[in-house]
Amino acid sequence: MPRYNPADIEPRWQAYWETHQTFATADLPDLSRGGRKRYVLDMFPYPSGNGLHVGHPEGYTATDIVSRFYRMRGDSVLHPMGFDAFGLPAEEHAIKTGEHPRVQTDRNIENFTRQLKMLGFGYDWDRCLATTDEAYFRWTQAIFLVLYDTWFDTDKQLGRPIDQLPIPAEVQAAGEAAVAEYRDRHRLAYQDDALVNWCPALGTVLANEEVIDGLSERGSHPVQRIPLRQWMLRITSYAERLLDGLEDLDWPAGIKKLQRDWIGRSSGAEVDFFIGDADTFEAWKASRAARPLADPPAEDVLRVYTTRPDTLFGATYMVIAPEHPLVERLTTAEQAKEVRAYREQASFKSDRERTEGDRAKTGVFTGSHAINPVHGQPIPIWVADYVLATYGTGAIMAVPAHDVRDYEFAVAFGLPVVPVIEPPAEVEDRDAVLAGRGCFVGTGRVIGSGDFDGRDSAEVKSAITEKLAAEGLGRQAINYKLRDWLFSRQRFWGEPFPILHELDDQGRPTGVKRAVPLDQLPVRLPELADFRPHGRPEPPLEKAAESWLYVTLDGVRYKRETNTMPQWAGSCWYYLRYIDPHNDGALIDPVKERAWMPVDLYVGGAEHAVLHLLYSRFWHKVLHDRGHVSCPEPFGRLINQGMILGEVEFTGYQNEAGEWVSSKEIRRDQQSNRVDASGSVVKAVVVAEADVEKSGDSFSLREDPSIRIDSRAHKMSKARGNVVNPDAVVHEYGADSLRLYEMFMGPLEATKPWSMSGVGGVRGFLDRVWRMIVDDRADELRLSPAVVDEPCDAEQARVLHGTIRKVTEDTESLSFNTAIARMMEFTNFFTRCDRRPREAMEGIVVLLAPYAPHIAEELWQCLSGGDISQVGCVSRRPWPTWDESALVQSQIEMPVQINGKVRGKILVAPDADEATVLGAAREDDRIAPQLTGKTIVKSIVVPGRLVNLVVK
RNA sequence: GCCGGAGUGGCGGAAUGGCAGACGCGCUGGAUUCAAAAUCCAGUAGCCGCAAGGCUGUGUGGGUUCAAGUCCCACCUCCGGUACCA
Repeated sequence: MPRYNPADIEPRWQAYWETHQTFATADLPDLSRGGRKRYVLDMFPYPSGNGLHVGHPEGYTATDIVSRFYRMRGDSVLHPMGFDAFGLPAEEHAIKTGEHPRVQTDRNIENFTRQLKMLGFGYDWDRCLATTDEAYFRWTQAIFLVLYDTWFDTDKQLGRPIDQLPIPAEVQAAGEAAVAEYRDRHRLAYQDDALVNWCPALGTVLANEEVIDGLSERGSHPVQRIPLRQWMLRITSYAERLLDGLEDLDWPAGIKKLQRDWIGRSSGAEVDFFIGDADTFEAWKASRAARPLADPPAEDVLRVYTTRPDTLFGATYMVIAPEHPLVERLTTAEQAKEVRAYREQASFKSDRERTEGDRAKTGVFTGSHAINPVHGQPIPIWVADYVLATYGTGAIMAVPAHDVRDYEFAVAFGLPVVPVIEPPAEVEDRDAVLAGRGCFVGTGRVIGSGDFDGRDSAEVKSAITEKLAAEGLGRQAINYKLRDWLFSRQRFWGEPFPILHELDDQGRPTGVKRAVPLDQLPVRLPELADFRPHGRPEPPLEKAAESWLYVTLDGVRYKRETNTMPQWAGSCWYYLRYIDPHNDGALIDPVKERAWMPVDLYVGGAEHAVLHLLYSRFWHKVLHDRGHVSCPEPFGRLINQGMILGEVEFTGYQNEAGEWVSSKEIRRDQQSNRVDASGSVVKAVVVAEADVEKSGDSFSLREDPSIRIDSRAHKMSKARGNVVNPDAVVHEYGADSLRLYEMFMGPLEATKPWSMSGVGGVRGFLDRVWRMIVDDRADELRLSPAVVDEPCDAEQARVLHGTIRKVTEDTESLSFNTAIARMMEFTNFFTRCDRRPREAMEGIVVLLAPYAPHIAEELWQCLSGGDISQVGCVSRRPWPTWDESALVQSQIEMPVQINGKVRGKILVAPDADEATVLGAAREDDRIAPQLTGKTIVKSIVVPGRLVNLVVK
């Protein structure tokens, strides 16, 4: 009884594709048959110990369908897969169990590979890579050395070799060491003392992005900020290019906006406030006249950055960040104790504490004053943690009348509020603002600003900036929220830096650094007996054997860099390596690079919207500047697949007495517990679907409709126990059903809840397709007697060609759900036919092949009489084309509306002219009576669509 | 707060400004069966009606249009992200 049995079919065809190298891709695209190259890429997974999640195959199935589709259309498709295999979980596992991270990583990769193959994805497995492969990270290290060897020429907006960096004469004169130090300060990869997020529990420093609400992203441990010598990548130099490059990318508008906001370009002015003796202000001012601003600022000024130079007259005080270098100098003796205490408190405060709660403003007065350059009046300088040391100049001029934060601070500390912008008449608290008792952040007419009064603030912005520039007191300036990329981690399981630190005779570092020569890469990880962090902000590689730590090169002794790179490093360039995965001589062959790049379609989760995509774009631009790649941007088109949630759950709430509480009354208290109206904590109870009924636009308890029940699908999580395992789905329904269901759920980009009965639904469809073609009552696999060698009749041809067209168009536009719906309609139609022409059956099997490839291969073989050695497997068939003439109908039904409501239907030729259609409409049995005694005011005929008669 | 996205049957969803609810799930009825499963057929937005048919319906309120789920204005709810960037 050959019923559809995926457990038998699927492994068989997977083995066939593997032995026949069905999806192997040639080194270079073959464009001889008129196709084009297509590089279709998935965001590669981190191979976690949990195996694949049903979220993974969503994007993977989409790209697999696209790849198979374009391959059948004659294009050259590159569709690879790999693993982002460095990362914290493997190391945490190693710390717990003592098992080497590589052992666990390899095991997980093996499991992921098994699962991916089980789903029938047509990857070219010969190109598979893992970021942990020595042959791969050798080139990650090489790219780091490219960054190390590059400086950014701001004028040319170009990364250039470090030996082309112009050396100022005075540096040149100071000798070789000064020159080396000068170069080091300009490299794209440089070391700096940075305030870093030190997480004692993880024993490592984290990037800003890995800290959420002051807690570590992994494990939610508290994070402190301490200064540490770190490797940084100068991504800020590329801010402008990263911003400009977004323009031409075919990415979702939301993602582009996220990147723009992350880069956070703002323009305004830098202004120097005099902090010397007030009596000497005029003399100081005269001395500055017409000279450009000094870099770094002179000793006697406090420099601020502002985007609102038009409000300069309203600056009534200044604030510097607690970490600002001038704090000590500006603090007077009387204030010293208070300031010291405040700074200390601020440095111990985690980010969480700084941002938690209502964020009431705190700060202390330094005792000093600065002189507002526009009117010469002294204003007090405060220290407050609402000003960030890392943005702008770390100091601000505070304009409480026109900045909410400054206003809150001024109110808290009784500082004056002086309005200098008149809010437009429609602004509600206009009078309060003008009286110095309110805050208005918009623009308007300038007041209280001397010569600038009466002009519009936009105009005054540039006027004041120009005036200050002319006086040598300010200049136009641009700032970015984007910070340089903290690139080192105090971890074992990452790429070692290919950097050596020179040692003197006593074994002390001289400060001179040297790149490991290219031919000595990769720098491998040392063998360690134990992976536990020692709880100091010092990398585990410090524990490596001396034979690894110390190197002698050209007679000089060096110590290796012991930091490792962050997980992002390997994922920054993997898309390049797939193109030339086995190249020993270069990271990529430029000929192959030019042939395949850029990526034509990149599919992955929105959680990588900013970091991975920004970091890769940055590396790509550096590689582009240094001649390693030809295109300016790596990813042409980007799609974010939506999240897949767990099955919909109904949740009710019960109080301590076990009585139901309507979800309408549930609130969150300050500890974010769910509480009822009286404030006592309630517990969430899962309610079975059968005990729930719809009432109005919500659900309620069947036994007591006054109790409202929440209905919601939640994010899949181990804790909630709603994770769907792809292995189980394949076991029960088959890989083709899983693939089809993932695509049938809804649009690729939408967030969608999982539904196991929906998987059963698409399985039912595949069963129907099977029975439409196969004789399921026979003992061996053979065609259903209904499949006949005769041509389609007109209606069958219309269904067949209409389906070819719809599936083709929908696959091109990634509307997989509607393509599947159309194949279901085809199947419903032909199942009802007792004569099913072979051409139609072959057609549906070919259309189905990208979506459900295993069953399609099996049915194709069956249609071919069991032997496909002559015709080839269906994955290699050409994609069918539709015959437009088969779609033409001799008569079509057209709705007739009277005043916009459908009142009848007429049958007309599809190309009937307006007069004919109108005539038929007016004479229609249903319509004619409704027209008597009325006048037709207007007739609208939309050819082929409808008729609308407007009557009175 | 701010920034995105989304609100359409019991559920997932479909619909170049042109017949709202394709397709699937679920449900109801029927056929088949000793029975069940499986399968096949029919029905399935709500209300009124024996029926023919009518009325109301795409989060809410307005507007544009011969015609609005779709366009415009105001608002509500949910989901996701984000947090003092001067």
